[in-house]
Amino acid sequence: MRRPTIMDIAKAAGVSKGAVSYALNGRPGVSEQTRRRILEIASDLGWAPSSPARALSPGGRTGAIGLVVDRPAHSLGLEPFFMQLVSGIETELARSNNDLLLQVTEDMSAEVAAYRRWSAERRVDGVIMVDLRVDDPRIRVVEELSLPSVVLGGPGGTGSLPCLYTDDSVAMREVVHYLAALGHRRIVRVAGPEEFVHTRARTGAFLDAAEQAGLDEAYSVHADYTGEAGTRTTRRLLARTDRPTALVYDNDLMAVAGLGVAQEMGVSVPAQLSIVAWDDSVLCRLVRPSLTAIARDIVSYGRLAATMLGDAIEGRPVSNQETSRGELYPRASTGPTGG
Amino acid sequence: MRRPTIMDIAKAAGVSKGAVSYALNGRPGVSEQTRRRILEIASDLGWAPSSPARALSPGGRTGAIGLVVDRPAHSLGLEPFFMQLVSGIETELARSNNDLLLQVTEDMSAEVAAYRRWSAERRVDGVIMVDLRVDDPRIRVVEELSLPSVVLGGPGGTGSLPCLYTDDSVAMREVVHYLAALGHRRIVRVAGPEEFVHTRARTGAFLDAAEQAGLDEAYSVHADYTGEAGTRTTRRLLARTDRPTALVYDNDLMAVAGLGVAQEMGVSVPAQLSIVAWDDSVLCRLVRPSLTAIARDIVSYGRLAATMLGDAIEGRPVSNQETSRGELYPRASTGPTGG
DNA sequence: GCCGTCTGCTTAACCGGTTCAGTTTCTGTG
DNA sequence: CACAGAAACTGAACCGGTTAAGCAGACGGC
Repeated sequence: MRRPTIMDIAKAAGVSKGAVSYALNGRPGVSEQTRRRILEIASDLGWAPSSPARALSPGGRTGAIGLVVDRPAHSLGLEPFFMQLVSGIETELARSNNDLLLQVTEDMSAEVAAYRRWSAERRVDGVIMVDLRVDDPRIRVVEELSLPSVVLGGPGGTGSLPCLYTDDSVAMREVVHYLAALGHRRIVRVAGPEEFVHTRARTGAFLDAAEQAGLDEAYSVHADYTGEAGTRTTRRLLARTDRPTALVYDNDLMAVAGLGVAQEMGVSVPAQLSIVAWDDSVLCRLVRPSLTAIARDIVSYGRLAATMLGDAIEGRPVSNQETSRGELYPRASTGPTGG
Repeated sequence: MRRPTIMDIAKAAGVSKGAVSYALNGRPGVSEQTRRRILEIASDLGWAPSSPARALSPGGRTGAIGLVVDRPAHSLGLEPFFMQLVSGIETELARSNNDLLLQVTEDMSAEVAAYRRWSAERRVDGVIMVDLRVDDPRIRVVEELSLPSVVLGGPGGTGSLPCLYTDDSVAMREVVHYLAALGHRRIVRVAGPEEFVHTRARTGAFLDAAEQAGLDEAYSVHADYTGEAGTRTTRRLLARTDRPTALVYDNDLMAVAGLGVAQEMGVSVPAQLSIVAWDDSVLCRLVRPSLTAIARDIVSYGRLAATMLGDAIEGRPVSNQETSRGELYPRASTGPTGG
């Protein structure tokens, strides 16, 4: 019960394997009648193309793309972001029988090594890069490897690589004005790592919005997305004499950690402190008080990234794209300043 | 600047490509001197084996394994379990330059389809199956495909497939006796889906432990691991006149949801209600009160699964294995009954 | 000095597809 | 009816590895 090959189909149909190949790939070179017969035999035999064989042919594709997630493993599972992204990527891949190779690394050198290996061993047709950094060394590497790719982040700083980005400034303005309208003046943002491009963009947008709203006590402090960092940073901020009355977190995990610290320190939310989480998730809805959050359609984000990468792999021109913007979902963690 | 092949190495070394293959794979057939020369040339040229070519050779391996995660995408991101598992699997795979194909599906028929496709297209050398069910149809399929595999779950019900399982009964006894010692008598367990084998095993262990501790009001209710289910179930339980004084949840997400419901209903934790989460995670440590939890070493679990699968792929005999058992980490969510 | 064996290498087939260059057959046209 | 041109199909090369079989030369034993 060997797996059937096109040679088996060819024998059964009484034609050459070349003809079978044409028939199965919908190319000219066989009559409509023969094509139907071949397709039927193929389906009867339960034939499926061997992906290694396909990939080996000159100009062949592996039918797989790679995604490296470079975050400490223990913090990662908690961020719905990645799984939603993966889920979106896969809905797109599924349409063309493509697969996703996932690698979780602990640092960027391991990430770069993964790209090099994937390229050298011809394991993927392209990659999706996340968490674009300032002067990101991965860009050069991937360019040099001429590995088709799509960068999530930017625009700018992605060299010749196409990117998919979100303009966070509108949502940021919405958040700041919303909090200002509730009477908050000392708003502090607990940001992600400073080296991420999107962190910087948000920081700029935050300052602009604050200035526009006439707030002169707004600033950002950097943390690393982990719950631990959220805890530490929040504790420090709440211990200040000029304690902020509102905190805006760059991810849901730090926001939940911050909420925990507030409760532990006896700072009541939202009476004495308002909390906003940037990416929304089930988490934000489960904790009490539920967290006001900025929600984005991450699944679509992943789907679009996969589509763009597919185009890049096929050699079609790919231009930078902006995704849908985030929207504010007010919940129980925000309210007027209690004075 | 084509990627170098063994033919390029052969030319540079003045030998045949067969000799190069022997040299690179550490097989006999070339002198030590020639081998060194070939290895050096290979490294100078930056050669790496083409995985499609390797896979295509008779008896060749693709160097990839598959993992399907079959849960609703929106709940999934929150369970640290999977990412930790993936992380563990990958540390093992990295040692042999193997890769992981990940697929997220919404139902089991899609999962089965993934195995069939992977096998037919020769995309993976084997798969790791999670969430073993009672009379699991995947077992038959994977057996029929003669796809090397390791089942996470059992023992029992895995047909001819090797499995890796946890004996939860010890930890369950620990939890129940701990709660009983705190004075709890109405302990209810919010379990995972009834069709999962490990859910049933835990249910049995829970009943045994309860009986042993002399509790006759202990029982399990089933939910589906999502936060929504945790919310609904907890709300129903806390609305009863004979309200439980302690709840044991089968995952961290439902436990956090349960905590939220308690707070919303004015049931104070742990004074009026104690909460235990089965899998520990950052989440349990972040919420207030922090959640008492059963922690397992999931990363090792994944690593061991990958090792076993590697053995199965190489054709070495693989026997069922038990992983390290969970341990109870008491935190702020459990305390004596308030009466 | 002849034979057998071992070492170190070459040659060629093979894996399962794709594709290009021919060859045969069919069709239409002047 | 000859002939061009297209349609339908064949044969073989190719992708980049692995591996069985074969073969030349060295070496040792008797």
